[in-house]
Amino acid sequence: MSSLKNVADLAGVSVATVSRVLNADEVVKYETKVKVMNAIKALKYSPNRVAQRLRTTRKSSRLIGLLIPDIQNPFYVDVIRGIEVFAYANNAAVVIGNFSQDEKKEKLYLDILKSESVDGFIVAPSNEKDIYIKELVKEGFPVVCIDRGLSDVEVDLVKVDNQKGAFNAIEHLIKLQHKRIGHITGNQLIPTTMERLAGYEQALKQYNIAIDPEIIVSRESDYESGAELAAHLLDLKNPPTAIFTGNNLLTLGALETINKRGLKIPEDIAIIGFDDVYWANSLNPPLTAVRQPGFEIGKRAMELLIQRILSPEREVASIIYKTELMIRRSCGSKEK
Amino acid sequence: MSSLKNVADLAGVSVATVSRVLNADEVVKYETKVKVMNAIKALKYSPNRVAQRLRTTRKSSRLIGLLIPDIQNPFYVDVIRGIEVFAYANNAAVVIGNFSQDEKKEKLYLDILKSESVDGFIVAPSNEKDIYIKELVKEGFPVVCIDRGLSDVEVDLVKVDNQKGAFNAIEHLIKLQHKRIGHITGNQLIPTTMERLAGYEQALKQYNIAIDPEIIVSRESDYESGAELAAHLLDLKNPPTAIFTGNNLLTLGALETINKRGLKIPEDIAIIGFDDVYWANSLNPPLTAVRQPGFEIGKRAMELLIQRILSPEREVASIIYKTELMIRRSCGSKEK
DNA sequence: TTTAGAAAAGTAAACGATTACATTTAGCAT
DNA sequence: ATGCTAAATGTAATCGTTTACTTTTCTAAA
Repeated sequence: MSSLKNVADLAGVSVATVSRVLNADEVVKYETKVKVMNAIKALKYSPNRVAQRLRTTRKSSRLIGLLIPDIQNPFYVDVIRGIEVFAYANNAAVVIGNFSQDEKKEKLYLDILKSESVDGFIVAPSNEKDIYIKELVKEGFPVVCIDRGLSDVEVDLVKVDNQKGAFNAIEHLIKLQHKRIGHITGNQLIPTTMERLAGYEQALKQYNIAIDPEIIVSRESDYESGAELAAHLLDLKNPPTAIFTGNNLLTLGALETINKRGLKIPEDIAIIGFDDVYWANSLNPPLTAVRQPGFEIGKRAMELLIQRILSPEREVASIIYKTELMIRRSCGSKEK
Repeated sequence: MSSLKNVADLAGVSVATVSRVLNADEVVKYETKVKVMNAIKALKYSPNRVAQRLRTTRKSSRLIGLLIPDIQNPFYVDVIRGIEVFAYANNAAVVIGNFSQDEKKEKLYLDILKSESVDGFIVAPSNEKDIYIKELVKEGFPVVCIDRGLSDVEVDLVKVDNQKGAFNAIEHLIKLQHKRIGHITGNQLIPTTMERLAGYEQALKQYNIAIDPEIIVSRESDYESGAELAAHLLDLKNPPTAIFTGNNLLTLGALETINKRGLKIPEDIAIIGFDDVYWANSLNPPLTAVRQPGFEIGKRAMELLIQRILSPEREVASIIYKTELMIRRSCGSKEK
């Protein structure tokens, strides 16, 4: 790999001059510029980003650190795609840390990202009081949070109105005459879990349906929990007629259990999930779900981050996207 | 962020000494070591990886470049998880490039990764003659290929026996009495596509079933193609009784079409997919599929890469994993 | 022909680490 | 005390950029 020095030598100028033409500094005479450009081409020179990053603390947006809880969750891969597309357009690279809701892992990745001098962070905090992320923000690093906010700290945030989304889902079920609606919620430490639960309860209250703690079940936010909790719900003396699952992993898990028992959706049990997937129509019956615009969230987060890097003083923004209820066939239809 | 210099000043020693204790150089006297350690702790010092990377071309494995064709494909997210777990254990970070089968994007990411001085690359070449990757290998960068190899070039490779996997799938169908088996294949430029097609044809030949080009359809390796090509197959005067889909995106697409038409699986149409997903049992009926061990592939690739970085001269390895036929319910059962 | 002043180019320090080489210190025999 | 050797530590170059500051070159007015 050739360096500035090589180019300078070949072109017969100093490194400073080469650097100037690279950075489009107008003071360079046309002819020297041409000489330099030729040398660059001849040597296939391309600047070393490591050296650049070491040298300049200057505001750039070349390397972005991404910290997400679970890459197996299709929602996050949508988010990643959104980030990635925007990063690509900006000639930025993204370093990814998948911390699996594991604090130690989260901390390690954070340290690595810091010491890689990333220009900014996009993170989904493990919970509202996530001290590592709070610290990060306080230390003045450019940070934008996705999916989950941080209490007592001013930080850019891009997420969805979880409570409203859940409310809409339950309302939909209620309008379909369901009166006994179970809820499989995820890890209660995760803010989104609680917001969705709040939406669930709000809807029941509003429609005068008693909240029965027996049919609100919770464990982790993963596939296995979905499967096991669905079994638990179905085993109840008085099982629900519909289940609202708190995220797509839980939904998929619940679906496995329902299939295994040969239950008919929606006749035997209706199901509505938080989080849509692009292959919801491949499910049989197609899944009714609360769609979060993952791609847009990622894209927007990246936009905010770049802004933040460029102007650290701008006021914090809080972008709340609306969810969309994707009505398909897993809850029955009006004819019911 | 504090630097070596800061630590040195606080401890009252030179930067060299600090560096020595950090790198566990035994020549440092015990007492100075203690002083230095205290200073490190006091300042919460942690070395700047950017400076380290700039300084040493030394064999390390701290930053890995990953280039994959499609992050929406669950197979690759398994691979990423495998890589990531191993990377975490080795204190390495991974920079990810998702090139979406787009050559320009691939090239840009490659350039970025190079100029970020990553210690090595894990890539899924866009095709067998991928000149960019070939060049990369020839320039002497540590590279390991996953999923797809490279012609005329010595390079580490971790993949699966695609032909055998496809063969097994078709054989399974044949034993279930299917005689007219369609194949939805993906982008014909991708080597895996061709290998799977070869396995399909091999099985038919071996069981003396004529190959009918009419029921071998191809477009891209994505969801939409799966949906449209399935429709095409189903619209034939003499449609197949079973469909073999070339990857999980195609499978999911085909499933959408089958559902939409209200066809029963496997009675009306059987389906077997290449690539398993962890939620195969959430599909109704559960999908019979050829499982690639994505996680293991990623993990193994990372292992090989670290080896390669440490000893660039070791012989190239070619790891071919076996696929596993996950028999579930989408092809019918023996009772049929 | 001078020479002021602008334009163009060059020099060298800095970013934060590693490391070859140089220097200081300590220990010990004479 | 002196010298010698080994142990401990320090000095400074280096990686590839950027950039403040300095120097050289050019233009054109006096």
